[in-house]
Amino acid sequence: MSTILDVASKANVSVITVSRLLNNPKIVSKKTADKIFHVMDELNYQPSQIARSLVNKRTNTIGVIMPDIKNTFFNNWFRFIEDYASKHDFNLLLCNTDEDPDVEMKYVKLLQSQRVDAVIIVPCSKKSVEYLIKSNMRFILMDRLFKDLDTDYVTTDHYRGAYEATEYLIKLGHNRIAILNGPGILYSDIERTTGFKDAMKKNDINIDDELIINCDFNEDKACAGVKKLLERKIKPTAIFSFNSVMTIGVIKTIQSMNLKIGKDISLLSFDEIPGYEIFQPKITHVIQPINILGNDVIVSLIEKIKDPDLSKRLKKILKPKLIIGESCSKI
Amino acid sequence: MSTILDVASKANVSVITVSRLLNNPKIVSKKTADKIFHVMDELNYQPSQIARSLVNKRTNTIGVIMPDIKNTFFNNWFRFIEDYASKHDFNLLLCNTDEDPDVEMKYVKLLQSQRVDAVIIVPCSKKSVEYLIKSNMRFILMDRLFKDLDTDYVTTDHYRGAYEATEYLIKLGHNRIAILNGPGILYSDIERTTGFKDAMKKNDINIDDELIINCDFNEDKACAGVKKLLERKIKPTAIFSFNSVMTIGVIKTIQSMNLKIGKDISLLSFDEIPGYEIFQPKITHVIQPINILGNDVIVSLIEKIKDPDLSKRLKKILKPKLIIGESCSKI
DNA sequence: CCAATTAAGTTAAACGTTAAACATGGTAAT
DNA sequence: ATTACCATGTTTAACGTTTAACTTAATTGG
Repeated sequence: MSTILDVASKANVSVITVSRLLNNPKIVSKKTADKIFHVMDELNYQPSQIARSLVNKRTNTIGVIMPDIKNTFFNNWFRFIEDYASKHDFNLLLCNTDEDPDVEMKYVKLLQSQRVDAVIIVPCSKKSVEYLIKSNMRFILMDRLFKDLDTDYVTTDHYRGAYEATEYLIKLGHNRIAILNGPGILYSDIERTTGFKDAMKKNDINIDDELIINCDFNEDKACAGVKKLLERKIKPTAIFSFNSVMTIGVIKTIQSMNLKIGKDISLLSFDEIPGYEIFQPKITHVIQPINILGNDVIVSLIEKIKDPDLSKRLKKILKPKLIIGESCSKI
Repeated sequence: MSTILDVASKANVSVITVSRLLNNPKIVSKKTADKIFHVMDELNYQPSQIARSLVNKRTNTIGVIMPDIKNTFFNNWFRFIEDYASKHDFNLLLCNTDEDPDVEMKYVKLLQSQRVDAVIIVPCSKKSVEYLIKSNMRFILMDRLFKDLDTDYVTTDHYRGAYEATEYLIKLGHNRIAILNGPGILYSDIERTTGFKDAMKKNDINIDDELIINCDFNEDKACAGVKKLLERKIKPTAIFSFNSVMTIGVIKTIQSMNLKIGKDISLLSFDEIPGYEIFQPKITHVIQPINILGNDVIVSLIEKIKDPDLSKRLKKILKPKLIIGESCSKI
């Protein structure tokens, strides 16, 4: 692989001229520039970002840590980030944790080792965020935050999303509403559960703890949970699933029991399911502003990388929206 | 950010001892090792991969260039790669081209600049592959190959997949089969089209060129294409869509015209659609061995990175499989 | 034609790590 | 006590680039 030295000698100029051309093109004459570019082309020369990074203390790389890129929500979101990053010549290192705190910690350290300019993280554990803080890395939380940690974040108002969705169900006449939630350690999960409960209380509906089922955001557990629910003597009239992965499980189970969504049982989901557009009936769901979630994160981060003196915190909570389909019916 | 020097001085050892501990732990005594590890922990020290890379000429990073991570096929495939790479302490740089040759070329050069140890590419253009060759980078093609270029590749037998799918339709009695294919420049696309045509010829069925519609693997174009098809006086009895993105378009269009898949018209797809498991009727489709496609690529690549003398080419064509659902009916 | 400006070159050091060649001091085996 | 070995240290250089502080040469304007 050729170096700046090869280019310089082949073009009969000094190394510094080549370096100047790369970093401050204005100060080298057009004639010399052309000559050097020509040689670069001949040699397929690309400056070593490695060597540059060592000097500049900038890698032009951003690490992205998330639960799972297979999740529709995350891959959509990722593309917004990538498109902007790419325009600004940043590379993205993608890391999937599958919600495993150990994997997450390992990735954080790997990214630190790679000296990424910043980390975008959808954390599953507080420990890794604390590590990011104490090792002085630039980072931003997405989707999930920790109220007692002062960090940048961009997230959705999960409380409000769940609250409004629940009110919608209540207005349709439902009062035996089951929810499938997570283990209750993640911000988004807790907020949604609280939003649900508050909406119930506000409308003077008794909360039946047996209708609150922790499925760990896992499809199989959702299947099992729903099966149990639907085998009860007194069934819920509506199910509110807290993410699309569990919703898939819910739908499978309902189908396997030969029930009709929106008729025998109402279904509401947080996030859009894969194949949403073609699935019938259309599933009513709470949608997060994915493009804004992506854009705000990457724009503010690149801004801060380019101007490290900027120290204002970005703390943004975006409004979700209820998309009404055909999966919830009047009681 | 602390350096190996900070660690050494705080632990009262020399730099070289720390370096040895990191690279060849056996040769440093347990007592010293413990002391050094303790200091590393205190300082949140992680060795600079940048500096290491400069010396070792290894970045432990692999670039992955693909059309779009939002595509179910690709995000599934990517996860197989990542899981293995992560186990071997490799990072992945993810690049999406949206099938744009210029973007692809830009990414190839960016990855070269980053001095990635290897590139995994689902190419949309021959130019970028030629660049990879002439700039002497280690790489492997996935899914699409170029017959006149001697490269490593792992792909599916697209010809056979399309051939068998077509035969299946023919055996059901179809002879007016429409296909939605790509622009005819990609290996996979060409192979599939040829497979389709050969199966038709073999069964003495006339190929109607008006039933071969180039939709560029694009959903909107597929919608338009199918609409036209279904408005013909003599409709096709079956549609064979060459990827899942177009299949979504097909389904949307059929639904919007109030026709029933598997009844009014048969549908067969290459690759699984998003939400496959819950969609009814189950779409009959050709499935590629995603796990093997992922595994073979990353295993062989990491092997070659670790032993650069290995020069055997990997050229692998895997068997696809027809998954029979309920979307194709007897005529 | 001189001064001013511009373009290019020189030299040395720095970034954080590894590597090679060799030296030292201590401990264990003979 | 001698030999051998082991753990550690010293020194120097290298990886490919940027940067700073100068110098020199060439070109331009008045």
